Amino acid sequence: MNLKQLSQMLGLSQTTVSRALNGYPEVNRETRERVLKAVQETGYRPNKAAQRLATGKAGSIGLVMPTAPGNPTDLHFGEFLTGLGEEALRHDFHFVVTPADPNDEVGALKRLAVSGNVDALFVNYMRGHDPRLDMLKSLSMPFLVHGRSIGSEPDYPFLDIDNEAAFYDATKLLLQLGHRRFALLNGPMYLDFAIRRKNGVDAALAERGLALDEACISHTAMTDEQGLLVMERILQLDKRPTAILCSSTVLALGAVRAINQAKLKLGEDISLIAHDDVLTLLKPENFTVPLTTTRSSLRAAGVRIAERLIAGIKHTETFPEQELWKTELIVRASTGVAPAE
Amino acid sequence: MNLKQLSQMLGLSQTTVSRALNGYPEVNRETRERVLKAVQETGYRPNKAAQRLATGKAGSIGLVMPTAPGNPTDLHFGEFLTGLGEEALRHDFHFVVTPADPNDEVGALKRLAVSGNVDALFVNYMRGHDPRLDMLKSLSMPFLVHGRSIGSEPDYPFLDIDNEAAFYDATKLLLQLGHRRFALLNGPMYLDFAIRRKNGVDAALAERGLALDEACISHTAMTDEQGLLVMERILQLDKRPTAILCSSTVLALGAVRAINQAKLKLGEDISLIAHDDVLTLLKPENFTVPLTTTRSSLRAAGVRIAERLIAGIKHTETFPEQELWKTELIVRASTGVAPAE
DNA sequence: TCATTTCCTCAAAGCGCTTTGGCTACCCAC
DNA sequence: GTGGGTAGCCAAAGCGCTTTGAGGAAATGA
Repeated sequence: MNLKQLSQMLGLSQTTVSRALNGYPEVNRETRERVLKAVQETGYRPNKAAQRLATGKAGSIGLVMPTAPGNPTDLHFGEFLTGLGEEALRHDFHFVVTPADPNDEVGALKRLAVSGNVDALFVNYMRGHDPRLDMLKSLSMPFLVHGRSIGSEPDYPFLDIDNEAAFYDATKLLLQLGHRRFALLNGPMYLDFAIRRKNGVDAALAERGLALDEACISHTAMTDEQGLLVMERILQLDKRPTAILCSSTVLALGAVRAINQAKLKLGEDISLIAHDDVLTLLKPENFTVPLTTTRSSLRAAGVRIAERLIAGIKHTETFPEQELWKTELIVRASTGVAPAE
Repeated sequence: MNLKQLSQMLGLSQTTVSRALNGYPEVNRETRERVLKAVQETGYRPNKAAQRLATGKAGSIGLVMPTAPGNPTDLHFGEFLTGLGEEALRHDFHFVVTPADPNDEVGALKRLAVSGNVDALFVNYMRGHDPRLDMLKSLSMPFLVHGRSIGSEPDYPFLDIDNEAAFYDATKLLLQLGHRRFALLNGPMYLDFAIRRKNGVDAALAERGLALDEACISHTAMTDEQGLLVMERILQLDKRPTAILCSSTVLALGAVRAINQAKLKLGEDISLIAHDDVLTLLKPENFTVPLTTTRSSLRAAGVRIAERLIAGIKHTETFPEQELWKTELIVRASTGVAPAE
């Protein structure tokens, strides 16, 4: 069933039917109702591809899903997607998800953009000096960045959390508790958030004339395996750190396991603060020793980003171009006074 | 840059350029190379919507993502999507993801199907007597079901794991270890896999003249919170069970926490077997007491499903229509001989 | 030399929709 | 009674691609 058939059935022109459907004013109330009724009965749905071709609008948001055989599934991605979906549902939008090799993000994004399949683009997993930014800016298609790209002019629309402040504050707290030897279990070094978090730690330590020992910094994938491995290594150091900062509760999961296995008491022998993306599965309060965290909901970010992107497509944008969300510092039992030497 | 412009640039007709691009034989080698070179230089990409309209093919797989505000993110969904993506990448396919209220899965699926945006459909979270099946069959579009629908004629293409056998075997093992009182932490009652798993348990118990106590069966969302809650309740029963079956390692995560809090020893006071979807985050071997599991990789299922769907679209299908994967029963430390009364 | 085949190319139709630019009644005011 | 407005409808163009049906040129055969 297509427009032509429907309009013939009704004895109307395609124009009128189309207008009736799309809420244009110049169609008689009676006629409109007749059309709507026929749509109900026949189950007619406009062909999206044709609509897209005619209007240039597709009602869809494009995003790239990094994936490669063997790569671990990223819990954070799913959580974010849930938020995105929640908002998209309200506006009858959908996503076009292009899987891409992590080494070909630029290419995948470009393909998506010129495919004519999407109205707006969304990018995340931002890197320092991210090459995708230039491409996006040249594209004349709304886009939104989750995160930022250190080293690039911040002249693009983004939503980010204040990673630097989060980790600055967390470090500060630990310093006040008397800790002097720190370790940082961070995400991959090339990612923007990892860089900023490290900067935050460095800044707080520098104020006290301290610095992170190279052996106490790790940049790994955000999996609990890596957390375990790194933590095991760190615990064997001569002067082992008493304060641990983790870029994710997922990393913390492994780190805590290592700490338990070493028969150390979390919050007493060793303190730990993790960043909490409010993952459904992994609540810091559910750890055996509840975790002190810096918190910002990834899912809420997804909702907000969908909201802004859709507004951008519909040209009803009234949102600020750039948002920097503060994180909350939530103190639980995993942080305590530094043990006596 | 579109076909028209490109062909004008080259002094060729649109037809010839189109044919050159799509590998038709009736175009001169030289001409083809000239076209390809121009494409390289100009960065021309065919408009997908137009292509879709003209050919009826979109190079995309449609799927519905259940989502509602407040609903927990489903870890299993992300893991599966990773597998799907991994395979789709190899064939230059993408997904169209429609978020949908869990109560409107039929409607969402229908919208997706008639939208003209997708070439094939995929459905999961199958229910008993699933209403989507009739719709799919009437659609003349390739589709594939992950799971099955008990109560419906099994005359549709599916990929499922043998849930009944998995839980039958697991129960059997526990029986052999001397356990007589069982509990089952299951997924939502209306879902097919949950029904079958319960059937498996029932069957094995029935062979020994045993049955599940109503108080020892739970049907909940597959979150660790629910696992904790249910397990806490079960542990307070008068004659508490000594053998626990869990429909997911996510549920097990909570259940184990409850067991620990009750100061019971897993594998001694109480035995537990969980189904392991091979979630990246949650490895049964990483539990403090490694978990005995029935195992089947959700991600592998994703890969396989993408493979079959894409073959279906390209009409190169040589795969069986219906696949039932056996699960592995992997014995670790969470199962032990039943404690003496 | 002319007819036939082969190779390459083209013009135009069509996919299903939106939108532009009329066109026809009909009503109102002067 | 005539001119201008407006409400309601329509025909046709166009979005960018693929594909059908033809046709011209070169090569082959009789």
